[in-house]
Amino acid sequence: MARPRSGIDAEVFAATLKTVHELGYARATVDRIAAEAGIAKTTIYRRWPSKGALLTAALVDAFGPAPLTGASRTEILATAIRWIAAKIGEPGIGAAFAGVFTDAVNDPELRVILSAQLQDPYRIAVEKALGLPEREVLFIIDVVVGTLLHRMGMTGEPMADDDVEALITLVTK
Amino acid sequence: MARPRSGIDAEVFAATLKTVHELGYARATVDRIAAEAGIAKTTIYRRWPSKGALLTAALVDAFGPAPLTGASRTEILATAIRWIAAKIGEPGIGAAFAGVFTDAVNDPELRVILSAQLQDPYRIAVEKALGLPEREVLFIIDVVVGTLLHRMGMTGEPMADDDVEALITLVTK
Amino acid sequence: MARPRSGIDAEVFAATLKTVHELGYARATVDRIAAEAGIAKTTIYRRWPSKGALLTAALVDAFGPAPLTGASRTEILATAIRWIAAKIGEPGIGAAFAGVFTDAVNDPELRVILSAQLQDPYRIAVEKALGLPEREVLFIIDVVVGTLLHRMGMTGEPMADDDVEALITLVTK
Amino acid sequence: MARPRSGIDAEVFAATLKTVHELGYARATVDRIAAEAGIAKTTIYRRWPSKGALLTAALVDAFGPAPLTGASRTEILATAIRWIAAKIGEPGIGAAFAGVFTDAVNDPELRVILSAQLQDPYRIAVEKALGLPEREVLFIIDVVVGTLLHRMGMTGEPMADDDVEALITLVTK
DNA sequence: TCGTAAGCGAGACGGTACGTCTGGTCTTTAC
DNA sequence: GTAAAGACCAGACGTACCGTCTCGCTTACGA
Repeated sequence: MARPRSGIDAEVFAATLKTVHELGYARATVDRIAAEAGIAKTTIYRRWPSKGALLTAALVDAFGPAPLTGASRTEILATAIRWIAAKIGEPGIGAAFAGVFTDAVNDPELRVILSAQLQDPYRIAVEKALGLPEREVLFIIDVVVGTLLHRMGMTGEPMADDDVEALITLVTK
Repeated sequence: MARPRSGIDAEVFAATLKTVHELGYARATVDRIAAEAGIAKTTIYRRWPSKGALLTAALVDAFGPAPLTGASRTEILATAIRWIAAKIGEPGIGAAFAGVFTDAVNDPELRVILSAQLQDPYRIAVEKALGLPEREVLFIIDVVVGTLLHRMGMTGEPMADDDVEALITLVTK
Repeated sequence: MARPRSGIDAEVFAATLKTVHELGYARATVDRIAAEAGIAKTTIYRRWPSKGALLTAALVDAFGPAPLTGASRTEILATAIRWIAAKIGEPGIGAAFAGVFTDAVNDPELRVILSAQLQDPYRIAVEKALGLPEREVLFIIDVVVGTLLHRMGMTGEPMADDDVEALITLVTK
Repeated sequence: MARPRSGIDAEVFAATLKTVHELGYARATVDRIAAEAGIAKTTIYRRWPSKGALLTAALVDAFGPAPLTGASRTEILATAIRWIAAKIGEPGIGAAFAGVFTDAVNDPELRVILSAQLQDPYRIAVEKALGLPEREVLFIIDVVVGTLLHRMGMTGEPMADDDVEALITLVTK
């Protein structure tokens, strides 16, 4: 009966990351993202409940499924870490990730969204792939993602490959 | 000749962390902090150029000098990590730290302040205490602080002692 | 298509004059006016570029069209002068007028607004009604309005009827 | 043996009018006037109770005694009006006068100062010189000063000579 | 084919915080 | 004792952003 939603999501995600990349997270206002996507702000708020939720959705879309392949736990972890490090280095993604994450620190609602939509799927997949308990996987995620985000936050640049390898060594050792 | 600055800094820092602890970072407005400290907002802005700079100064004051003592590198690192983890767990400090870090991600000026006033002193001290090059120390800081903040951000709670010990093992191993 | 502006203007004007009347021009802050009108401060700034512009608009609204009727120039002028004198005596209007005028003295932008929106319409109407050149009408306005405002400013009270009649005699003689 | 007050007053008055002339009344803050005079702001507030009082004193000093000479009432008035019009046209004086006057509208205390120190001396002198009752002289002052200030306020420029002569004709007729 | 429910664009609106500015007071040091 | 220097208080200003709301238009789907 009703008009179905048009397939705008992909364009909005692209506009979101592009805007964050060009202007930074703080200057990437919802108005500007809407303008960049060529849609109305109301359309964004009809689909996502908050700016943080939009960013989270854009990140989920951008990350896609994690490559959890390899002959051993070490190989699987190394591949996954290189993948997440590379993703965070892509234009806009790192800044968006760091921005959402830091917003979530002070926004319990956003924390729930971020945890459920971005972290949990990967956590569960990693648990299955590695056969490790939740607590250990959460710790690994804290170390890997925390380290990458801290580097991103303090320098404004993604972590260099050498340091990513050091991180892999640290975690898989 | 002129009226010297009164010793307000300590009270402002206390009011800052107390307000962040009670209201959270987002609700800790400069007006409220000033009210809590019993001073005028203009006095704050005369001393610190922005809210982020105030928070950074409050954190620098709250952390104080790092305990870099021990018989070996491993001991020194373990002590330091337990210390920073405990500090981040203190009321207000963790939330303030995460908040400032968040803001810094999108505010280059604040990033400079945060880097120069909070990170660099400890980085230099650690370099001397451990006899390690800057790059390695920066990596260790990314891992330790990043992990602790990521846990704080995703759960809202500081890291439990067990996991702190795991982090120490990871880094010193 | 967009949400139409609600008919708030009249309420804001009323709130403006009421606030000026009760608190005086200096204490009539934009926040208080907004609160009195039951709207947000941002709504005021979206519609009027400054506090002075709001006051000007409120005055334009309060004055309304000038009564320029009468059998002769003398009659027309006398009617108009009694009208403007009575208006300036109304609660809030005199203080608001004097306040805006004050601000305009030092604010070229406001002077343009005040001149174009408040003075010019009446000047033009008077020119037509009396068949006098612009320069003479401007002089008459200076004398009439200047005298009334000066009395208001020096005494805090509007000019008494006797003196208004003397002013009429002076100008029409 | 108190340190005698140096001849600072004259320098402050000069700095006041100069600052008002260069920056306009609104931008002529007390801080700037003090800086221009090369003295401390406290010194100003020790001598005059408010910014308005300072401006008033500067105006009293700048005006000096009124020339109330002439063979007839008409001549005396014409001379006085030309004098006050010329004074108001001097750089800084007109803007300062208009500024103080308009501030006084909303500041009863300033109104008392302005009335007692600036208006009353001239009013009394004119009463004696012309042999007119207070009420009539007050009316004449309202008309003359009000007209000149209104012109100054609406245009930012002092009244042209032609219009001053018209004002003289109006009042002496 | 036509009504209707929902999608959508445009933008007004409320709320809240920021950082700035100014008038006026207070305090310390120097002459 | 007076002045310089400037810290300090109080409070208004104007701006930016988020998320909500309202309207009118448009698009599909179902009767």
